[in-house]
Amino acid sequence: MSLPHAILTALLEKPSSGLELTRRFDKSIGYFWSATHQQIYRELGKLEQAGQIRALPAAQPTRGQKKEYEVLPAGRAELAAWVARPEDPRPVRDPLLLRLRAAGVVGGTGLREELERHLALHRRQLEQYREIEERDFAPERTVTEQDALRHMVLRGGIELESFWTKWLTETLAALPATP
Amino acid sequence: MSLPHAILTALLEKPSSGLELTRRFDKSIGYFWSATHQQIYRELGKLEQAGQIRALPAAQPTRGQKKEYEVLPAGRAELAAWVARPEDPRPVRDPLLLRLRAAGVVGGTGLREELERHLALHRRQLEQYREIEERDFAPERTVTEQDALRHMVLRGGIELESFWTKWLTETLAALPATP
DNA sequence: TTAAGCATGTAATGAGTTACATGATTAG
DNA sequence: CTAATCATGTAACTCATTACATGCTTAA
Repeated sequence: MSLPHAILTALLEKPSSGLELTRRFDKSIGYFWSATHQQIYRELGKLEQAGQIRALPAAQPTRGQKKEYEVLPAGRAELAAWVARPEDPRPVRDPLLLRLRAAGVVGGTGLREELERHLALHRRQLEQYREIEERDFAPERTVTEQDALRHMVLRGGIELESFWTKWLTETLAALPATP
Repeated sequence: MSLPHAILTALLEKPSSGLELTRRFDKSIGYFWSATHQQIYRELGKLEQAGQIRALPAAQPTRGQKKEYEVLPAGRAELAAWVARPEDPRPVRDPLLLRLRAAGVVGGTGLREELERHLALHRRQLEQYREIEERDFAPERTVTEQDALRHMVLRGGIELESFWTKWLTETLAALPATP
């Protein structure tokens, strides 16, 4: 769906090997798109076949040897076309909300602990995003339009985590003592 | 992953046929879990085979004839076990955030219109949730624990839509005039 | 009696996850 | 020279989406 476009974006920001991409998807890219290394290698193969990216000539293809990719004009064109294409927001599909609703009909033993665990996870994530924001997006350092866009994407991550911590806090407060 | 549990929850709240379930997934259930009718029929078949649900004896199985399902004890047990099982939050995978980041490298023609379109969609959804909240969860009407849980799930939907409208508004404000 | 739409389903494809396999490089 | 780890990949499976097929019911 959008994995190839995530990879094209990442490679345009900086040509990389499969493993480097994996690392970047675990870190900065991960706050708007996640992917495993298996997905990434598979997709790199497809994109190369489609003529949208190519391996840099330097290191050549034996297994186990690093292979750097860069985006070709066709890849850039495809990405630009995708950015311009309207696409509706995905319907929600959240297991935790579902579990809460299920707890309403079968009882929620241990649910409080689980909510607290999630709260801790989201708080930690929020902290990390805030650190990135302070480090990389101080007011005087955000100059180009690209900076502004990347900042707004990070704001998305921050506000999404804020939503979760807020909702989890309220829900814990509304939950009866030890259900 | 959680589709069978969504169906079990829905059927416990009210025994239904495949089409009725589809309707319910389009409406109230949709704010925490979405599913198409094809998914639902396939999963109903699996759940019946696994002995977790059964078709009510009344109407019998010819194609095109309504078939009502109810949950069996094994199904209720499976759902209770799933509710108690810890499960980490899913990593984020949002196409709109990705598109914004991509716009940073290939330019974002028409992006403003798309953001405004999404903003309108999320605002409308938020309105609908607020109406449901006023109608079904007035303070004096929320009495049982199940009511409280269902209300918190709806609050999740409301706050999630609030997040989107807030973030989209901020992003539109931060976006240069006509990129 | 035929067309509309209600209701259930199949098939094909694509996207994502889990488990495993294999070669290259480097530190001890 | 061998174990750890870096790096790239395959295979099998599950879940989701899209398109299509089939039978029943009812109202013009």
